[in-house]
Amino acid sequence: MTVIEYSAEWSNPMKVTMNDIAKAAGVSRTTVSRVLSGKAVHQEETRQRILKLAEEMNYSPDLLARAVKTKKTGNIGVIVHNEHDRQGVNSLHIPIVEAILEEAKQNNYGSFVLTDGETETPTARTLIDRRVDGVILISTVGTSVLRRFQERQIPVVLVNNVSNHPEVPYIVFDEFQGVYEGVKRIIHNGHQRILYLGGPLTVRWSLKRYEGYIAATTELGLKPEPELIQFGPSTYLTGYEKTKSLLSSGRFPSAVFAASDMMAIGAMRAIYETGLKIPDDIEIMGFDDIEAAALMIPALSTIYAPKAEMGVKAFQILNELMAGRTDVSAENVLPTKLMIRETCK
Amino acid sequence: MTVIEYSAEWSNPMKVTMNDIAKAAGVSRTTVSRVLSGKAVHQEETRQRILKLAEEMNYSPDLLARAVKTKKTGNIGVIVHNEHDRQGVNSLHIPIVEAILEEAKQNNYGSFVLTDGETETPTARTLIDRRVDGVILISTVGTSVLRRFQERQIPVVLVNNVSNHPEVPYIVFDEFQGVYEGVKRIIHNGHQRILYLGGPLTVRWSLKRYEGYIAATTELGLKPEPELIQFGPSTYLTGYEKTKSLLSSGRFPSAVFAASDMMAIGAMRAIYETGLKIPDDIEIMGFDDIEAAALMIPALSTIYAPKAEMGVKAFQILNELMAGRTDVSAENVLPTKLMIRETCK
DNA sequence: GCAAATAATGTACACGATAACATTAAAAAA
DNA sequence: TTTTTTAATGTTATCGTGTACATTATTTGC
Repeated sequence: MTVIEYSAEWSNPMKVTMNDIAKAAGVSRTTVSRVLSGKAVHQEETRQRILKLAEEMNYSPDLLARAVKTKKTGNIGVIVHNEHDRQGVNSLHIPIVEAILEEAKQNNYGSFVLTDGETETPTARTLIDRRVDGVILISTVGTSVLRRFQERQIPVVLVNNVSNHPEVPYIVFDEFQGVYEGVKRIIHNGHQRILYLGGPLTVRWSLKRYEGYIAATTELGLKPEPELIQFGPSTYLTGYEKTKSLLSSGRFPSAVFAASDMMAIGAMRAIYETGLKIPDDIEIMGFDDIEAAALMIPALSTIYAPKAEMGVKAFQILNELMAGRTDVSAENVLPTKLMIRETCK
Repeated sequence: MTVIEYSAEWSNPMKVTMNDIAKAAGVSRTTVSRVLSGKAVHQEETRQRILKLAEEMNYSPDLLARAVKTKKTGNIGVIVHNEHDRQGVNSLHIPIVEAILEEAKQNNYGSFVLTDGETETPTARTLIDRRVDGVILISTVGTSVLRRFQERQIPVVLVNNVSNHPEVPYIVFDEFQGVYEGVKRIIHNGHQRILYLGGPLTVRWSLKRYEGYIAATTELGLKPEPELIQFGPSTYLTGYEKTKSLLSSGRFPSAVFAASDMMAIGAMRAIYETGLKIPDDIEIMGFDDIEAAALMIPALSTIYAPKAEMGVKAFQILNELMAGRTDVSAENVLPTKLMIRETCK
């Protein structure tokens, strides 16, 4: 009985390559390559021997070397946009990114996650130099980054933003419908003076949500006074300050519709400080359903946005694009859902 | 004046390689390589010509091909542990990961982010096959994953967990001190019946926090009854249920110290439902200072844990390790800070 | 003005894989 | 049996880069 002694030479698993396996198995490296990748059928005996050796020698394929030849790295890039005035990633984006990471992992893709400032292109460079097979852009503004990938023919999927070109698919929430239903619900609850807190109209989702608000109020015959429509960065602070300022004027609204949960929570704080009760004195509704929404006391009613679903879909579409398919659905609008909790009935 | 016409041939920037630049510049590829990497001094004229061409031709270095040769990918792996019973990443981990990503980016490193289930080793394989230069393990349990990297001689830094071996550095919060101070503060506020909500003692941070609680109560001569010490998964639900059950027994505590903010928030909900007032009837303190803590109404007093700092430090130490240094600080304990907000005075 | 030293560039191989093509061995058809 | 087909494996070129070594051009020393 012969014991193959490889311990000495293969003590450092870092160095085990296909050549080592080939030598040990007494075949050519090509055979090893084919067996391991399953690209061709081989004699069962040879196959088993190679597989066993690869296992024993603790072989780890060098995905980089492979990528140099195949032009497929098995990696994607995820760029998530960050407002310059914020610290940390938007709460809305986190579940989206998580879902992308999970879905990518299931499909044996690695993911580079990057945050993007205002007008950074180095971000794109990083990914291009690393030869990602595809890219998901979350909430990015401007088209310069997008172009960088297009000229390199790297597939891109847009998340939470739209594109003009049908060759770059996008996924968005049904912002309009969500707000439309939410506001109608509030009006049906009997409210007339509804404070609307919106994000800057220069961003798409912000605009759409505002349009939903306009549609609902118009349809139900409401003519909101200007002081009841406030815009600002979609932050806690905006929600707090705008609400506080209205309340201190003494001209109370009976409800607040905030275009984002963070603004809604800011509003809750302002109302709390004024000594008014939620929902008895003022009802509140937000949008997004971020993690904190359900934790609030009283729990924040909001428009649920399917964030995980958005992430999953983003990867799936990107995956099809990377596989060379061109018949992907270019426009994807995910339905929202009214989540009535405690801040309104 | 001669206009070099390259548009036709170089129309596809995907294909521009060092060879193309060399040909266009009339030099050898080696020269291009040296100029671009700055590894050797060249004639200024040649240098400028090559640099200019690289720019014009929109050259992008193939980091993969380079890595095959140099054995350095410029990528790191981040594995963040996820409890099997949770959906989504722990709120505590998110700012840590963000900080790592940012710091890595500043140092021109790419980062693969992976979540890790209970006993998954495929996670390690993914990173090893991609030849990461180093790995950061966040809150991982067990040593099997760690060993995988060690036998490959890949530097590892542990976050929110300790190691036995001095060659693998770790970074943790000062759990003991944090709870110790927090609990003492509560006792000094005049409380005797303090409900302690702890995580499972099998995890290090959980144990240390519990020890801090024991130390504080013992020092101040408190002998807490068994019903006032409750353990369970560190979740909202645990906090809610344990508190609810104690409250419904009628034997109210006058304060709650939760070993995590999520449990604290669960407790807040239970107290709210019982109709008691925070902090008038019951004071509450949490630990971690997750994003939601400051958003709560009333705002949750808690022990602030320097999450961003932890992430930054983790990368910095890993970076030294990857640079071959061995004199890194192996044990890093970050100080916490008492954050008194509204749920206790 | 010539030898020696040095600066600038070129040549050839390696890294670890894949794949087109060539070859050998085994099975099927004649 | 001989020929043809097919299955199994080997040879060799290639991907885009880095680098040791060789070579040529330029400067310095005297």
